[in-house]
Amino acid sequence: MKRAKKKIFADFIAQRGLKTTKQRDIILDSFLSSDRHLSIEELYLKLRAKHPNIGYATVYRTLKLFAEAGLAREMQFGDGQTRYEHVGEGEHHDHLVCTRCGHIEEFENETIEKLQDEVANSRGFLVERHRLELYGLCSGCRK
Amino acid sequence: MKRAKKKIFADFIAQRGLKTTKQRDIILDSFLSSDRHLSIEELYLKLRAKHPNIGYATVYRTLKLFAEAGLAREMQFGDGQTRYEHVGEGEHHDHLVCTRCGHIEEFENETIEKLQDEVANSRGFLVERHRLELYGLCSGCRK
DNA sequence: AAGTCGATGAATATCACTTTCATGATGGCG
DNA sequence: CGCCATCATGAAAGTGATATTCATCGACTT
Repeated sequence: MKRAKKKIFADFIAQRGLKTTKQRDIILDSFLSSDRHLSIEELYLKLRAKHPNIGYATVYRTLKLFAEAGLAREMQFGDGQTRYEHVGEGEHHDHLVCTRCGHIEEFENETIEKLQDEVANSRGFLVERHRLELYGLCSGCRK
Repeated sequence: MKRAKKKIFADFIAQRGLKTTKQRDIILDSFLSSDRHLSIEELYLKLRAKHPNIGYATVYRTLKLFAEAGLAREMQFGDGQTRYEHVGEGEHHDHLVCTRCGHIEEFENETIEKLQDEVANSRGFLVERHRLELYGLCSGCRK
């Protein structure tokens, strides 16, 4: 699966006439083996540990590229940082966000999705995407 | 209702030992007779038309004050600006956001709320608040 | 191997707030 | 009514995160 995503990115790069670089390889590797909701800063710091000469701007630009390639999605959880979430094939999910420890869980609910479409239809809206986040305390922090 | 909200704010001001000022009166008036999802910038520009000497910082601080007083709520719709939404008594609603014209509509759906709680419970989460936004084209922009 | 054009990193710019600071008002008190 | 301790205001400066610039570097075609 990691292999498949690398292929997707390689194809994207080729198709756009862009170039393969050491940095892009390293960043993609690191991204693919990371937490599913990483901020630019977090990924940058993680990378710096092993590759002290990778610049913040490169991480920033590469993450944007991942989003364009369909490998990642930009998300905001209200902590002032944009986070990049991994994107699988056609998959969608919503989030549970712990307001105490910052932990983020994912969930899916077919029924909720259906109801959303109903609401939109009744208003003449054509929904392209949605976001649903539940903020509160995770099981660990409730103690 | 506008009268009631002014009363709420007056009480809030008094209770905190703050002061009534011309600016606060003007800003509250303008806020109450505005679109329900105004950004600081938008309200500031609207105000400048009639009151050229009101500063951005004052609008900013006053809006924060409205939020503390329970008259407004800060919201993010992904356009990079914080918007202040009017808050009624204990009311809650979600949003339909048009990605083309920026139009924002509100809706409520009891069943969706219930399903959200079920999902959270099954994960051991205690939900404090949530956000649900449907992004797409409004009826006007679909043509 | 050489040239062309995208990629990189450091530095700088932007953007939307957020805070500071000198000056102006408000409202409790005598 | 006038004082004056405090809070409020507006202009300007500060922040934090993101976005862009620019000189230089490195891929990939020929």
